[in-house]
Amino acid sequence: MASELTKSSRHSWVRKLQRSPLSTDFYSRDTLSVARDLLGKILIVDTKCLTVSRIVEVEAYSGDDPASHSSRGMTPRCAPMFEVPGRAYVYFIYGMYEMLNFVTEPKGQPGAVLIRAVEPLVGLEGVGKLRTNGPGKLTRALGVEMSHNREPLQGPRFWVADDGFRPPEIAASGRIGIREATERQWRFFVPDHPCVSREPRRKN
DNA sequence: CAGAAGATCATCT
DNA sequence: GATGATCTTCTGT
Repeated sequence: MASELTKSSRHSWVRKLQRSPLSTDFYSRDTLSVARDLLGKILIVDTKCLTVSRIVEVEAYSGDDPASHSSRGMTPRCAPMFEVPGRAYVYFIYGMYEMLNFVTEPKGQPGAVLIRAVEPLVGLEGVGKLRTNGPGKLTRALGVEMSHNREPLQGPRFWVADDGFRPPEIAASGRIGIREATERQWRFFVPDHPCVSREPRRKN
């Protein structure tokens, strides 16, 4: 783990991860598989400053999910979901929050995974763990903005890499709210992880 | 062009 | 559990 390393070995650990980001093929698969496999992976973001964190909670948005932006075809906003996999899809919502997603599925087929919570490792010392859970708080902490829409996840600003760590356990939430109609599970997280947000309440 | 909804969050009761 | 902040996107007319 990063906190156990000395400053210089931690630096080379980060550099090594930047040199071997996950390939486009990793993202060019069905969205649920990509979402599940993203848990435990390392996210490096170089915007205002360099941050390194571990992904601990995600949410899958397949093309035919009624809750997905892509469920009613391509629009200017959700166009990135139809484009090259392995890129960022960033959008603005509720007048104040940017959401960070990774584009999935082969080109032409829509899909994305929302990054909901990360565990801070490097460069987020001044930010409490509670500021990196929740998709809106997370982008604030990492400095992700609309201008990062369509940035590749293989650098020079975003990298997602595998450091060999495997979460001991992975859980999927039940069906919630509007998406109860979709008959599938979509949110994945590391159970009992301190950075994972509370499971949302079910409507009704 | 108007109106509504929204992949959220902090705050209040 | 409810509400307000704050604004973009999409839909319907």
